[in-house]
Amino acid sequence: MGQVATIKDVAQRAGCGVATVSRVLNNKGSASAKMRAKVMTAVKELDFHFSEVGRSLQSNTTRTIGCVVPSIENPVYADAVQGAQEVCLDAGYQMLLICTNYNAEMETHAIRTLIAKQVDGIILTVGDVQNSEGLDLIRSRTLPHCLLYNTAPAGQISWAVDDHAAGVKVADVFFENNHKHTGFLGLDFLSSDRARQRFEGFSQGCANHKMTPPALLEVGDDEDDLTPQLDAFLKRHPDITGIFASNDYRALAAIRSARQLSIDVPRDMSIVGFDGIKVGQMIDPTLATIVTAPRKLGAGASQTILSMITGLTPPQSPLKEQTFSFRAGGSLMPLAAESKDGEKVAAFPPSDDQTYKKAKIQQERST
Amino acid sequence: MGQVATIKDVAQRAGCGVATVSRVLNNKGSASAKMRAKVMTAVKELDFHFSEVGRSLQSNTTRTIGCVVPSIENPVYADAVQGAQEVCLDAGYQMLLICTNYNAEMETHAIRTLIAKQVDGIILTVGDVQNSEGLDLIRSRTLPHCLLYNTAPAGQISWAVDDHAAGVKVADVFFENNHKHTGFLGLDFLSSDRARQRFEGFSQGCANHKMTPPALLEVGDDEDDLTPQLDAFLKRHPDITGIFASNDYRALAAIRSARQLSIDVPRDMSIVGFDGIKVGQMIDPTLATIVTAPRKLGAGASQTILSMITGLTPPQSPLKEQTFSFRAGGSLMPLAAESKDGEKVAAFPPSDDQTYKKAKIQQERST
DNA sequence: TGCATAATTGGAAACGTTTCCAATAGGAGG
DNA sequence: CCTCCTATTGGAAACGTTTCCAATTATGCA
Repeated sequence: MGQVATIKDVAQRAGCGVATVSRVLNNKGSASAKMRAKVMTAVKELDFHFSEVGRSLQSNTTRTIGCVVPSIENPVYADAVQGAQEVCLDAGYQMLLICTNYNAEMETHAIRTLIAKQVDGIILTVGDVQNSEGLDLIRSRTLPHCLLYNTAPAGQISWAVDDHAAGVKVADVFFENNHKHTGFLGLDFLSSDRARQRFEGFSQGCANHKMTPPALLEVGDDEDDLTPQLDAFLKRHPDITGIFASNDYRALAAIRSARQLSIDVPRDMSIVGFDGIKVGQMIDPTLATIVTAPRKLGAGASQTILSMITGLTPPQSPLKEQTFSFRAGGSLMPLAAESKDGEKVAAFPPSDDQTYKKAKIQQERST
Repeated sequence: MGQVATIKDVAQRAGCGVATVSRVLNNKGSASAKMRAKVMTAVKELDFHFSEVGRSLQSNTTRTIGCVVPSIENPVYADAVQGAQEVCLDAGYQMLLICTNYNAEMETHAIRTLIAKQVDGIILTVGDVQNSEGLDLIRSRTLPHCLLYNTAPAGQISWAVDDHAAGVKVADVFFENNHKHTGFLGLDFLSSDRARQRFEGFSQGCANHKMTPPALLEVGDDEDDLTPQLDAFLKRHPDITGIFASNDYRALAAIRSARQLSIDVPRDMSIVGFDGIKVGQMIDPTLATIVTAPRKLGAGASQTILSMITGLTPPQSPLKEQTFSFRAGGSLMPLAAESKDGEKVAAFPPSDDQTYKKAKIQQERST
């Protein structure tokens, strides 16, 4: 690290006291033009930069905010983190990131660590808001914090998708498309209250439309091949024509597994995902899904934190209903009431899936 | 923040000097059992925790390492960052993350910021190793650092995919599958030396096999619809049968655009991607691609940094050839030499794409 | 019991800042 | 020329640690 200049070195070189250097560099208090100049040249000559640590100790402020999310392998969180990080950086704050891998113990440890580091605020996503040791820790010390992707209790600001309302919306969409028998594909609910809320909203929505309550298929990790489980599930519930997956990856996995089982999506089965990851639009069929705006949420959370720190008025948190929107896609089509076999009626322009016109195009290209 | 106890408070409560408290809590130097106990109860009663800032000032160490990557919206970097973060955390270090959005100015600023924060080390991906102001900054201060996804110059350790070798490998694969006329689909090369290396390797590989040099299609952002560009490109180079895309997203975009143009993948056009993002295997056709292990690279970079800090022996950086592997997929099939029209010979087990057997399965399910 | 030695302890300095406060210098007005 | 006021300046304390060192207490041995 090869000795770095301190404010003392600057003072010595400029032939003044450290207090003067500090005042000059911070534009605080008075200093003569002469002194100012001397200090500035000394700074240049020594390539002096403040030690943030020294300042932190003095100011009891670290200009660092902590961010705790389950995993940035999930693009939803990755995008949110990036949005949050950008806003922080613009405001002169840096972001300390810790991923918990959906592990409650880790979550507590992460928060403890951040508190020890004396971050000025924490943005966090917890597994269960009602029951989070880390969250209690934060609250007990009145450290500025803002929930992300969790709904905050009573009156507190948080940046989250309204999972419940989104679930209702999906039920509406299925209803509009004539699907009466649906299923919900989710991770086991213990680790996340978000999937549970989606399910509850979905159930609620189905009830609103007097549809049969959604059948529940709980699976393990995203990575798993869920073909056997899907098979068994559909055997148990043969009349299901629409599946709401609790995230886009699971929706894609469902499409793949359906294909394995010779079930065509969307002809035989409509599937709706959640999150709106960008690949959803790059594949065929495109994925019908609930689109969220992770970057905005992350950015909003940062703004909230920053406003708490500086005491300014916090940003308006978006209306719950505006935290998501439905995006049509080729994986969902209306169920024709007692359709003539094979007649395909697309709800929305499906992606192109012409039969192969190889000959024609080859010809065209080679001319 | 509601007054937090300091070591002085503990000392006072335990009826001893601060030095003793420090020794007890750090298990350093001697202390009688009696004192030890008194200190411990005082600590409990006051819920004392060290101020990391105080310690940092004293020890000239922050137990923080900085990480600079272009963007964690790219899952490759997201995974790498997460891998790096985990290793850091395990070693008691925290990670300060800054994304540069592929912007050189930002890159410099980020590094400046991290230096000011006095991180103990930096893991970073730069746009251009040969010409990076930030990297120079780091070097001029002999701050431990480790390149990630950049190849370090001469003898320095770095954790990166050997893009050149991977490019060669793709050429090999195309050759083995009888594709002689190929194209390369990449972002404009200015912003990243990585894509350039892939292209150079690919060209090299094509030359090795006496294939025609790959035609180059440079496009803009991932998000763009590249249908018109692809169309024009293929009109210009009508005999191309294989395209190497510089990352998986662009590969997916190419597949989609090809479909728009009524070009079937892989029948009319084989496509190989780069990175091995997980959705590549969840779609149809599955994506043939170069698979990398971002988590491992990130973790490795952390280990390298940590070993530099602690002075231990650094981890073995993997052999260049082991930084990637080719994964077969449905988007690539052998070109049958003057094939009879429509005869499809899969190079690798393609994903299932049976014609619809709806009737059968429906029947099965309803019994 | 007395003495040498070892273990334990606390005061104080140091880390790099900011800021309070007292001291000094420079001007203005008489 | 003297006084008073203001602008500038630097010394020193404070922030929360660790660690050196000297002082004290305890232990072992003759």
